[in-house]
Amino acid sequence: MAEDIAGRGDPIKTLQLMWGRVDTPKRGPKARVALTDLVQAAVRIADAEGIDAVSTRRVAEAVGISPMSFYTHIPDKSVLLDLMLDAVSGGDYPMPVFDPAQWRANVTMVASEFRKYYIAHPWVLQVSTHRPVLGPNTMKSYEVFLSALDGLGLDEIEMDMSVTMIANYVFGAARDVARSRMVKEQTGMSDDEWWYAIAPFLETLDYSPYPVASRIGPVVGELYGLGDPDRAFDFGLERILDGLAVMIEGKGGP
Amino acid sequence: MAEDIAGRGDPIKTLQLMWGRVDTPKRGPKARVALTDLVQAAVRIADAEGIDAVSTRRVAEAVGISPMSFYTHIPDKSVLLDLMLDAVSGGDYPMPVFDPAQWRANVTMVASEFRKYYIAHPWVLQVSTHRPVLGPNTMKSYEVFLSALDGLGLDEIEMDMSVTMIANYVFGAARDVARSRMVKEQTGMSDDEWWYAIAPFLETLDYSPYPVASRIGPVVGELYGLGDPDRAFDFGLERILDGLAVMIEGKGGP
DNA sequence: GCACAATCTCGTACGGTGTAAAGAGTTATT
DNA sequence: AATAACTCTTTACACCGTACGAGATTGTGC
Repeated sequence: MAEDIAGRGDPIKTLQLMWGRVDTPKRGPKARVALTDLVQAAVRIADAEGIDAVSTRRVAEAVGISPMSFYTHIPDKSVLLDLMLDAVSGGDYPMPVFDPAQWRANVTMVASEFRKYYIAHPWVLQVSTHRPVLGPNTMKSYEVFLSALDGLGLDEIEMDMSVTMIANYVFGAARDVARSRMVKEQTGMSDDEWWYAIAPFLETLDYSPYPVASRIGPVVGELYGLGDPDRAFDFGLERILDGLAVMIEGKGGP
Repeated sequence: MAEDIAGRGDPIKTLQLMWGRVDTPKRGPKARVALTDLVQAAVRIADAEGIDAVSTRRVAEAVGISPMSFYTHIPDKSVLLDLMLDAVSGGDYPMPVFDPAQWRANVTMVASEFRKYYIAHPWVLQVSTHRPVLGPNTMKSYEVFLSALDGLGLDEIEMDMSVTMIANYVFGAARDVARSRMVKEQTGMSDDEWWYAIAPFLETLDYSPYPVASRIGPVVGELYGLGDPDRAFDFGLERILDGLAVMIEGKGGP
């Protein structure tokens, strides 16, 4: 049940697989399945049943080979995770053309697209990439993010750090959004039911050590009900855009 | 190797354990170990060897009981994870008293404290809490965050959403900071060595689909070397503070 | 055609995991 | 003394990732 760690396998081999740079062998029998079959089967399992359900045996079975034949195609499971991450990275949409004059709308669009992507593949939020996954789709995501901030007078480092900041925020916020959906599916207990179940206990607690929280909590439903993650996402994004605007306007603007 | 999921066990039982609300049984032999012994042993293992090393058997062995005796004290592993999370939540520092006039410094302090906390216990970043961990320490963290934003003219919902935004950003940014440290410890390969190993391959790629990235990447070392996560953290935090300032000043300020 | 090397596939096996089930021992109540 | 409540333990099961080695299949060089 530990965290899946991507980027642990042989880096070069992983990159070769990710970019399709493996020259098909001359001799020996033809492979019965392709690499993408395995990766897509794994993604399907993860989408449907969560990342816990993805085992080398399950994936092998899904494509119709024996458990150990998995290792003919993929060195080990951590490489599979890298491949899965790049396979779905950033979702599937055409490369947009951005007008710098409307950079707020552009960033909002990219951030929302990423939030959608995380919600479509919530297991991505659970796989901790300990190295950057330098695959084609991941690079495309970086490119899209950067493009939304291009032409605003920022230097290279400011652009990169801004992308990092936005991406980090979206990642964190998407966790909140995906959380309630995943738990409901896996436990059959909705957020409301959960809060209702624990409410009697919460009423017995002494909140005097938390004066501010006990003033704020009940209002927003953080203590007696979940807040609205969609609204919180938009709110945080607006603050971040305001912060970027201060910097961009300080540089002369778009 | 899947993600650890906290908050799956019986909610009430988890809360009772977390708040020490289990009335000591009248009959039967005295327990040889206390709940906190188990939790602290688990935290020690996770701090030293990562969350993967935390198994019910390991924890039981660490406190000197047999594997299955673990379940006498804790219903299942997911509850242990909840208890671990609250045990370390937010780090260990006295409750500060904030001057609203210096709210930027206050928020910076809290954010930095949380970053330190994540780096001290990087496994926290890997455990996905599917429900809020409503323990005393987690509540204290929420209280501290809220206090740093108190007295600025924000309403309850704005305060809560601001805390959520900052916390989400810190969480995401701390992942970047903790990443290189963890990988170096676990693989013995530093970031530089890793980039050096894959550089020959990266040079064979066609970057024409990524015009902006290939302009930015080499400068910031995102494509040919890792950026500086500490600097990126400070940069992002400044932007977020700027964004909050816009809202706070729009309300009349502190 | 034939030997050989390369390659895919597979069966077996090992040490690990979480935890269900059932029993043995200990303590306080009746 | 009997019993209920409780802790601790042993055994067992199904799963996991994957090391190892044995066929089976294909192309190459003679």
